[in-house]
Amino acid sequence: MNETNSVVIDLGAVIVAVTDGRPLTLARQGPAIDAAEARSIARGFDIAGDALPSGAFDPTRHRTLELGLRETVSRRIGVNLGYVEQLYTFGDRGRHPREREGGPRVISVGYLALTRETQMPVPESTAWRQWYDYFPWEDWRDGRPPLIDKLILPLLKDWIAAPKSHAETARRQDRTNICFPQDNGSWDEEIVLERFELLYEAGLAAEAQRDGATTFALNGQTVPPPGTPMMSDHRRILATAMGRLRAKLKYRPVVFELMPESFTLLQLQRTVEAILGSTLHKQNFRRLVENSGLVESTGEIEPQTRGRPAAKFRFRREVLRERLAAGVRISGSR
Amino acid sequence: MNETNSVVIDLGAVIVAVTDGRPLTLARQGPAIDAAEARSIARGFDIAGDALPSGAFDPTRHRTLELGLRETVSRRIGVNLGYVEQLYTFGDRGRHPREREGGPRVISVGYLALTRETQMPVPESTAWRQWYDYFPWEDWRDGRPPLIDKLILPLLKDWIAAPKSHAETARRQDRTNICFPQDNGSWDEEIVLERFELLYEAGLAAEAQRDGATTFALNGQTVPPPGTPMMSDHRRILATAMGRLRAKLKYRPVVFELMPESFTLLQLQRTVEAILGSTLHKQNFRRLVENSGLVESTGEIEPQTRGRPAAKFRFRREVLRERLAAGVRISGSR
DNA sequence: CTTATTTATACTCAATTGGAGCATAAATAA
DNA sequence: TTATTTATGCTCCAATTGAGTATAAATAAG
Repeated sequence: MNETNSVVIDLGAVIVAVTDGRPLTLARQGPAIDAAEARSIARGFDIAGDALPSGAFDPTRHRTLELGLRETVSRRIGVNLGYVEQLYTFGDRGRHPREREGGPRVISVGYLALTRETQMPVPESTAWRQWYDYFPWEDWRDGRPPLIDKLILPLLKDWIAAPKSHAETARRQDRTNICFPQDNGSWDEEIVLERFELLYEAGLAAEAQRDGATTFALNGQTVPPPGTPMMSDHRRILATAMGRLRAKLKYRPVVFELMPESFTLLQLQRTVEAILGSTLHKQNFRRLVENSGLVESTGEIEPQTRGRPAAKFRFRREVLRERLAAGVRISGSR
Repeated sequence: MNETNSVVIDLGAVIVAVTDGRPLTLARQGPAIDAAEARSIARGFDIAGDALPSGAFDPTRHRTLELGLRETVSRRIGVNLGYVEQLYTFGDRGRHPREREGGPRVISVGYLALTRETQMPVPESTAWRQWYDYFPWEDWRDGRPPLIDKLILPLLKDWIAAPKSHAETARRQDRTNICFPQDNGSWDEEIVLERFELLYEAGLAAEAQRDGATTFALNGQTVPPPGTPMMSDHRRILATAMGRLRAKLKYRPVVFELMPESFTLLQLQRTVEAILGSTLHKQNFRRLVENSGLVESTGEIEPQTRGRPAAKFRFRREVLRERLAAGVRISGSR
C-alpha cells in the first residue's frame, strides 16, 4: 500500500418520494455535459445529463460515509434525510467524466433515501423526476408496456442473432427470456438492474452509445433508445435503488417512510403499486395490511370527492420495537 | 473536490465453505496486533487479531473493485474465487489500525465469496475457522445456546439498567428483546449484524474493550466476552456476510456453490442447517427440494456406513437460465 | 327523490403451502 | 434374527393466498 493507491469517494443518493401514485426521484438537470464528455458522444443522441444528487466524501470532516452523505445532501439540496440505506459501491474504471480527463479514480457509494416530497422544497437546479421516464418498460400498472414488444424485443432480436458463436447467442436469448419474458406472469419486477444492464450491453441505452457502442435501427429507421438517459452511470444506480426498494417493500415496513402521517388504505396501495409498477387486488391488500398489525385506525374519515368515504390509518411505530416487522406482503394481480 | 479528499480502498473477503456441517471462513492469524494497536487494548483481554483476507485496491491496475478483489485473493491466498457478491462498504473513522497511526483514511469494501474447502490449499498463515467460534450465540442446532441465558442476557441486564434516561433504558430493552428474545420461536436468524452490534455497544465484544469501552463483571467476577474477537472491525464484516447468506439462501439457489458436484439430500440439508444455525424438518426439506426443480437425481447411490443408502442428486444448472430461480425455501423446526 | 356510479368494506371459497408426524424401506451392527 | 439407523413416501390439518361476490356509503345525474 502506498499513496498511489488513493482514490476519491463520490457519495450519490437516490432520494425517493411517491406522490399521487407517481414514484419520484430527485435529479439535477445540471450543465448537461462538459466538453470532454460531449466529444465522446456517439451519433448525436442527446444524453443531456440528468444526474443524481451527489458530492465528494471528505475524510477529514466526515466520520462515517452515511454522515458524509447526509451532510452533502443537507448542504447542496437543503434537506435533512430520514431513512437512508447503503445500496452498492460502484468502482468501474471510466465511470466518471473526471477520470477520463486524467483526474483521480472515482469510487462512488450509492445510497437509497426515502422521504415525502412535500417535506422538501428543492433548489432550482434540482427537480422531482418520475422513475418511469427513465425506465418506461418497468411500469406495468396499465398492463404490459407496448414498447417492450414494439421496440425493445425487436431490437434485442438483432442483438441476440449478432454473435457468430452459437453459445453466445443462446446466452443472450436466455438473458432476454428472463428479463423480458413473453409470458406476462413471468415478469419479475425486482430485476430492474439486470434488465437495464441487458439493454445497456445491447446498445439500447443512450449511455451505451455515448460510451462507444454502435447505434441501431428498426425497420430501416434509426430510433431513439427507450427511456431518458442520465449522466455517467447514474441510471444504473437508480435501477439498483428501484430493485432494492421493490424487494425490500415485501419484507420490511419501509413504505411508511413514504406515506403521510395518516392515510387511507387505497393511498397506501397506490404507493406500493407505484413502486412495484404493477396493480394489486384491493380486497386482499386490505386483508393483508389489516391483519399484519402494521397499521391502526385513526378514527378519522377521509372526505371524498366521490364514493364511500374511507377510514384513515396510521403506521403503528411500535411494531419497529416489538419485533423486526415484516413488510407489506403482496398478493399481486389486477 | 480536491486531492485532500483522497482515501485508500481496502478490499476484504469473507470466503465461506461448509464441510461436514461446519460453516467455515478463511482467516489470517497474522502478527496478532501491532504496537500502536496493543497500546490501546483495555484491561488485558487478548484480542489477538484473526483477520479476514484483504488487500489494497490499486486503481491503476484494477478495472473494477471485484476484479481487484479476485486478483488480491488469487495472489495472496492462491485461490481463484467463483461466486462473489459485494456486501457493504465500511467507512467509519478509526476502523483501521493504520489510520490511528496517522495514515490515510481507509474505506473497506466487503465481499462474500462462496466456495468448497477442498478446492483450496491455503497458505500457512491462513486457516479455515468455524463461524460459530466467533459467534457462539448464533448456533442453535443443538437448541438454544446456554451462553445466551447464562452470560449474555445477565450482562445485558446491567447495560439496560445503566442509563439514567428512562427512554434510553426502554430503547435498550426493546433492542435486547428483538435480538435475544426469551421465546425461542421469535429468534430471527438473519439479524446477525444487529446482534453483534448490540453486544459491541454493550461492551460484550472484546473489540469494544479494545476500542475503549469499559469492562464488565458477572457475579463479581470479570468474565471474558463471548466469541473469538477479530482484528479491526472484521467481525462486523463477518456478521454482515452471515446475515446476508442466511437471507439469500432462501430466495436464490446459492447453497449449491458450497456443495460438491453430487450430494445426498441429507448433505444438502446439513449444509443449509450449518448456515442457518438451526435444524430443519427432514421430510419437509426433501419435499421442498424435490418439488423445486432445483435438483435432479444422478442415478448414483451413496455407499453408507449405516442406514439405508441415499440417492445422489446434482444441481440443475439449467434453472439459472430458465428463470431467476428461487432458493431453498425453509420449513424450519427440529 | 330516485337511480347510476363510485369507492369502501365484509365475507366466501377453492387452491396452495407449510408444519408436524406416521409408516415403510433398505441398509448395517449386535 | 433383531435392533438400529437412515431414507423415502404419504397423510393430515391449519394457515395463507388468489379470486371473486355481496353489501355499504358516499356523490353525480336525471
